[in-house]
Amino acid sequence: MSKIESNKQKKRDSLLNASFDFFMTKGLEKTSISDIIEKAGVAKGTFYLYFKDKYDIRNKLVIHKSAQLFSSAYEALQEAGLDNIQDKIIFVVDHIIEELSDNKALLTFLHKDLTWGIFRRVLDPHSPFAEEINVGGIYKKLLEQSGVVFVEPDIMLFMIIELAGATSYSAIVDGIPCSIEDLKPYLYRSIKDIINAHIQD
Amino acid sequence: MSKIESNKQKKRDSLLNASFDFFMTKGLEKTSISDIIEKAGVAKGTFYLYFKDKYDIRNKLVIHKSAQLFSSAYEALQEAGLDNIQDKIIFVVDHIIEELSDNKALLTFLHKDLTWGIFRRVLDPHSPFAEEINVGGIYKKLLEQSGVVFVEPDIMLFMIIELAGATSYSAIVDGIPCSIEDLKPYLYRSIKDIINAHIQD
Amino acid sequence: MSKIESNKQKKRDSLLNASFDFFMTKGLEKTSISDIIEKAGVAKGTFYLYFKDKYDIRNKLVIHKSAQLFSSAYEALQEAGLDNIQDKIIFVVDHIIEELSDNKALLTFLHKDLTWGIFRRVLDPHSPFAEEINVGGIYKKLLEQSGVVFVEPDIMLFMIIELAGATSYSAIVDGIPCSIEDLKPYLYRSIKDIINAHIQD
Amino acid sequence: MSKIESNKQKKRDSLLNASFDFFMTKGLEKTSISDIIEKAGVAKGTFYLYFKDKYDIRNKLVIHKSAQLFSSAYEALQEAGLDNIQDKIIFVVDHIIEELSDNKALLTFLHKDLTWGIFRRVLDPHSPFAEEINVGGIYKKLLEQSGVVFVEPDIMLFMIIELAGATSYSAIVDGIPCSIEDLKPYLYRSIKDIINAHIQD
DNA sequence: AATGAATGAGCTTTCATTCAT
DNA sequence: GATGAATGAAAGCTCATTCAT
Repeated sequence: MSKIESNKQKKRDSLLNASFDFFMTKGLEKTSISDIIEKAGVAKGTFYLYFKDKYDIRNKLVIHKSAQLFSSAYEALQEAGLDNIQDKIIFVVDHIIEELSDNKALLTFLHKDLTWGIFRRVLDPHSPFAEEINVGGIYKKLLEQSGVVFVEPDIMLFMIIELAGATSYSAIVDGIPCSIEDLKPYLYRSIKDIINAHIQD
Repeated sequence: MSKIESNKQKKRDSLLNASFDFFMTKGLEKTSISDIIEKAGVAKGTFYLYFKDKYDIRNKLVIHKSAQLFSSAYEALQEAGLDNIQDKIIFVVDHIIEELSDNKALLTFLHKDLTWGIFRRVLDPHSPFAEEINVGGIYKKLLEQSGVVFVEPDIMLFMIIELAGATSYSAIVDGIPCSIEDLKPYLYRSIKDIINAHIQD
Repeated sequence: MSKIESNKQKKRDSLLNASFDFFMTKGLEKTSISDIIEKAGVAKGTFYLYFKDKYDIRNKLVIHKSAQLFSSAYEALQEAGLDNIQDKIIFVVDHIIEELSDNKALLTFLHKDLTWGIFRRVLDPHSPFAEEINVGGIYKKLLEQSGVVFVEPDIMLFMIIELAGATSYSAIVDGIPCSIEDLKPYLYRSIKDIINAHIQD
Repeated sequence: MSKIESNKQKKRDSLLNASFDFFMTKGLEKTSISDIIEKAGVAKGTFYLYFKDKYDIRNKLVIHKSAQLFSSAYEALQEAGLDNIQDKIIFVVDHIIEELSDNKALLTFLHKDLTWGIFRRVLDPHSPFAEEINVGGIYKKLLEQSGVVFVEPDIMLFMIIELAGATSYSAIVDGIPCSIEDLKPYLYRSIKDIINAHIQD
């Protein structure tokens, strides 16, 4: 990579990191371009050289960060040596919940700004973001390897993500209705029920 | 109520209605005080006589609107003549989902702006908002009447609300992962499973 | 007029005068809102309380200033005691040229920014700007009083204004192709010819 | 011409053409250097290798385009076989008006940006732009060939150009005060009068 | 209690120009 | 000669909030 190219990458990363910090602490709407460029240490105009506006940078961040979470959970799964599909899925969910417990700001950011409209691109194997990690393909492979046939696997994944996402956010961030550790037995029990409800007889 | 008092109430309601319309269509951040007072037909300064800022008015709206939803669902439940607790809860959830399907703007508003921090006040029987409707008390009474003993009924309610809220929002507004009608069987099955998981043996 | 009303008028006039000074010296495009409000001694937001943008204030100025020029020329005409229509028209043209010779900045401003689209409103008796002075009505009355019948009086007025405007601008501002005094005999001769060409036999 | 030289010429022309397109459609002030270099397909810095700023490129365009218009009209005149000087001048004016009627954008561009300060260089036989076409020399020759002696021929040319320019712009672009076709009889009559007023007895 | 004129900080965005490569 | 990344001043405009009336 030439000096210019590496310098460009540095600037872009600088902007992404600065944006991320502010989105997590102040939220999207309360973060201004001025905040971002000041922290990133670049000029105003430079921002617009790399991103259309703050919604553009937000989308790119959401996709990148969520793909990263899955990626890390999947790597851990490989080494966990589980063979039951229910256990595998709960392992992945648990891994992500653990990471988010340690990073509440990231959790808040993703909870507010991760819409299905955007997340779909992470799941879509044909999306340009699939480079980072092919989440959709991995999920599909996981189900196939289980030897079990599933009814409506997309709805199943959707319900697990929504239930886990909504409840764990509230528990981790607000402690409502209880701590995440207290919630987990109930949550995982429900996830198991959801999986079982989608297994074809 | 004196003429002055009723005039004040009229102004207050005017501001609440105008805000609600804008919050639903433009969203909280994109709605300005000017938008609100213009539609409400009052002067700029008058806004600050009744509310601290737009976040104040937002909170009051969220509580009022969500209490209304439960109230309407509960009234219908009285006349439905159901005796099973599972059926009763699913009836209420279904009633609310139906109302929100017909009023997507309200759904969007509540989804974005209804936090547990605020909603807690609707459930709390000692909150000043309990005047409107004592949601927490009604839920408790419902469980008692069922003759069944529940483990952690608060967690149970929480999980039902979060699962139903998150999945139905996505299905109704974006049609993801499917229509709300297609989702219902899976959703209600999961709700039943959640309830059963909380029944004490 | 209440204190508030008179204060508003003062602010509005302040903005108009400041704009006018800048439009004349720097031109429309090179004048910024900041220039204007600074000279006017009001806050940024105040500008937008009175005008939509700088094009709005420009239009209002152009109309006002050109109506003023005609008004002043017409008053002088009343006292000149001329009876010939050719002499009357040339008197008005000459009066305006004299005023503009003494005020080159105004000439430049009107030359650049006085379009027929805008000026039409000064001529139109039904325009809201006709309050200031009914230029169109006066011109019509002048022709009627002359006892002469004119063919296409609108085209005649148009040609006189365009010829006088374009040539006198160049002569006064740039001295091209000669001084305004040297140009006058030729210009007025041509105006007379234009008038005569429009008299019905 | 060497390959390098022709490449340079290509870049220069590219910039001129791109500028012209934008000046005609968006106007000078609303056209940015970025617009120009993007359409021209060269780098930002390259612009400054060929032109000082956009006013520089504008001046060069105005001169080139107006010389072209005269050139084309003069060529047509050669083949028209007219012998009367009035007819010849009106032929040239008419030819230019016809071309501009078919190219309103060019008309707008020249009307706004063709100042006498710039145009003088087209007329001046000693100007470097006289290479393209010696408009001033041709006009002088035309008068000489007519056998008539003119008083102040420069003023005469000036008045014709200003009258024709100002009135035909308004008629063609805005249809004010009438269509260009309806205006022509009055305009050409006035031009004839102007010419006659400059013939020495 | 109600008004709405006034404020000015702060927003997003554009742009001519420079200069290291 | 040519490039285009980077700059940062400056543009137009919005807005929550204040306060004299």
